[in-house]
Amino acid sequence: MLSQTVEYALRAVVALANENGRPMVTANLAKITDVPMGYLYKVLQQLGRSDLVVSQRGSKGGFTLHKKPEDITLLEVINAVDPFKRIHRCPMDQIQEVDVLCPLHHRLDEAMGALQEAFATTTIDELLCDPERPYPLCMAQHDESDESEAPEAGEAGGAGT
Amino acid sequence: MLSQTVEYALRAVVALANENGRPMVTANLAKITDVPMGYLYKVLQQLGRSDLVVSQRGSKGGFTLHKKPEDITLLEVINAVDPFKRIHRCPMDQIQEVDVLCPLHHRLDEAMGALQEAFATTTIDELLCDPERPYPLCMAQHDESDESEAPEAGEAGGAGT
DNA sequence: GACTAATCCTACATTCATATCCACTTGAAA
DNA sequence: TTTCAAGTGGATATGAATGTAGGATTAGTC
Repeated sequence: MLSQTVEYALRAVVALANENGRPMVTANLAKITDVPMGYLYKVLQQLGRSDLVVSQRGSKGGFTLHKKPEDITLLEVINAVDPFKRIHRCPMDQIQEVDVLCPLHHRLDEAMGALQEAFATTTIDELLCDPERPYPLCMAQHDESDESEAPEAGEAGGAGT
Repeated sequence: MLSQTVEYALRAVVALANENGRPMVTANLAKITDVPMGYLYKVLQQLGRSDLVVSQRGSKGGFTLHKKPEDITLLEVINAVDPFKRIHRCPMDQIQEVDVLCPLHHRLDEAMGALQEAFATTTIDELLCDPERPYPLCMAQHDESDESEAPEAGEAGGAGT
């Protein structure tokens, strides 16, 4: 139903939201989200074009969420990579009446509208922590130990931006 | 969102429902629904495998709805050609916990569930006549003159000669 | 300031599913 | 027997998803 690209984009955004503003390199993000790295790039670039993420090149670079998780809706992420389409006119209508749909397409669009609304009213931060559910992306315990050499020392805790 | 095939299948079923049990040949159905004829065949065959339509070969043959319009839901038609998929487990969950989804996929599935429900509670006969809407498939005035034997036998527009 | 390593960026090739087209076969009715 | 129309299989586009390889930019170091 939702495209694979949408699924990937949502995973990426949720994973980035978990990082609290720290940049994350694509390789790491690909591992966490289980998305093919080459493709993840393209998804991230699309997210960038919609200002949902920003990228930083070079050493210590990576991708960062550009808005607060509570300010990003599912619909925004979906629209960034695979715009949600409503039915504005019956595809068989020769007369191009825009406002009045035939019964079939009216009903379909009604359902799509409800779906769109559900996506528009859910924000990313609602998906981060839920005591009754597993970790955000089922990333139960992604051991951070593979950064064997020089992890950022103590400066990761700053609450202020 | 919905595949082209689903769109075609719904058009075909609605068009057939309008025929009140009269068989309709594919060529005619293709014209009314504006679906490529070769492809429409395959869609109709899929609908046949789900017992939504029956076919009759030879002269005076064609396709007929196999159930009453009020007994066919949108979901049935959708499932016949492109089964509606729910999310039963988080695609990234290694542990294969089936019942408990991560927050993201729980929310997505919730939305999908509502959509599925909308499709499951709408029947084809609800799409046939609505005084406030155009004709069922925007087939504004598809001339019914091909009712009997010779469609393009010279008489056009005028009453029976 | 230049070198180097890390990382994003770009472009093209490949695979895969969906949608479409076409030629031919099978079956039913006149 | 002829004609009509469904049935079947394969060929072809089209777009989405994926892989790969090299270029461009930045931070850190000498």
